[in-house]
Order: sequence, then structure tokens, then C-alpha cells
Amino acid sequence: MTMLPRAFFQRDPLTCARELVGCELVWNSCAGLIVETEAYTALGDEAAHTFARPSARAFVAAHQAGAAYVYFNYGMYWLFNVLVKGGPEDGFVLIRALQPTRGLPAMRRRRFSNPAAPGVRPKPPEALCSGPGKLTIALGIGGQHHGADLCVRPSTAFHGPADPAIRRLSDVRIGITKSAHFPWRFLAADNPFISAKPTAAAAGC
DNA sequence: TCTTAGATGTGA
DNA sequence: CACATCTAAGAT
Repeated sequence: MTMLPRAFFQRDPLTCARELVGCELVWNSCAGLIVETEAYTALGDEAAHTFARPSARAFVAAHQAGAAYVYFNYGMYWLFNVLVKGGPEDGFVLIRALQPTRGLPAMRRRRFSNPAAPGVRPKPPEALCSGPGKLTIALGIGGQHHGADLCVRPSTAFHGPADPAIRRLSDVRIGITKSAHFPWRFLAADNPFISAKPTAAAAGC
């Protein structure tokens, strides 16, 4: 797999979110297969930050496709997105879960020996990156990466393409109340590293 | 396997 | 004041 070029992110957010499933996220000495994503679109999506936040719209205007959009949620967790821009519609892809492939000891250390999260007991590798808040802890992603260009250094980038044999599902997004019926969550089928099992609404895609 | 409370910061 | 979350604990 090679580093995904900027052109990958200059397309429809749903296409990007779907195709990122099966690609690899490389983050310094750590890496993981992307097994779960969600798409957010700049138009008609009330759950997207761009809907209600002028600061998010300013971010889209000021950055290129492939920029990291990192924000702090629930007073505790950083969430990691990539900016999609320049295609039919702008938006974001939220990276929701990884199947770790490299740097597992470092991930385990950050997740389970973290002074900021005392009392969290070690869990199996399936739980290392099985959620958007968990994977930023495991990889050490934080506010310092907000705005970073992910199309420059292979050591901090997405790599692809995905195995053409991969089977994917689309399902409703998780943890939102607005525009909640859009089937814009994308999953690797039958993968134990995802954050939550597919619902009855899931379908192959 | 499920539901629950509680921890916590920020943009608008 | 809602929020793109997570964990341990307790009920089923």
C-alpha cells in the first residue's frame, strides 16, 4: 500500500468514507487497518459541525483536502477526522475504529497505563482502537494535530488501496441525534475490531 | 447482554 | 446547554 494522494480526498465524502474502510492509517510507529468510518457532509447534514459552527466552516475554507480535523468532545476525548473537499460536496470522514497492525505495545501503554485515565484495566487487542475516542488515545492524536496535512509524510498518512476482496456494510451513524437516519457509517463486515455491532439497518455496499 | 451514571471542556 | 464518548457497575 502507498500513501493516499490528496486527490483521494477531493471526492464525495460518502465515497471517501466507504473506500477508507480497508485502508491503513499510519501514525508514526503505530498503524492500523481502518475498519469503521462515518461520513459528514457540509450541506444538508445537521450532525456535521459545519451545520452550526462558523469555526468549522472557516476550517473548511482555510484548509486543503486531506487536512486533519481534530476536536475535543464530551470534555474528555479527541476525535479524529479528515477533511474532504473539492469534489461534488465538502465534508469530513470520522475515523471510528482500527484493527491495530503495528506498534501495539505503545498503543497498549497509552490506553492502559495512562495517568490521565487511571483505573482503566487492560483489555484485549479488539478493544484497543474500537471507538473514535479510544483510537486517538492509542495513537496519541490530540489538538496539536488539528489542521495537519495528512498527504505529505507517509509516516503520518492514510495508505491504500484496500484489499479489493473486502466486504463492507453501510449502517446508521452512532451517537448522534440529528440527521440520525442517514446510513453513513461504513464497516468492515465480520470484523471484531469495530466499535459496535451492525444494526438491522445495515446493508452491503 | 443490556442499561445506567458519572467524568469532563468547549462552542454558540 | 448540547455534545460525532468511555468505563465500571449492576441488573437481566
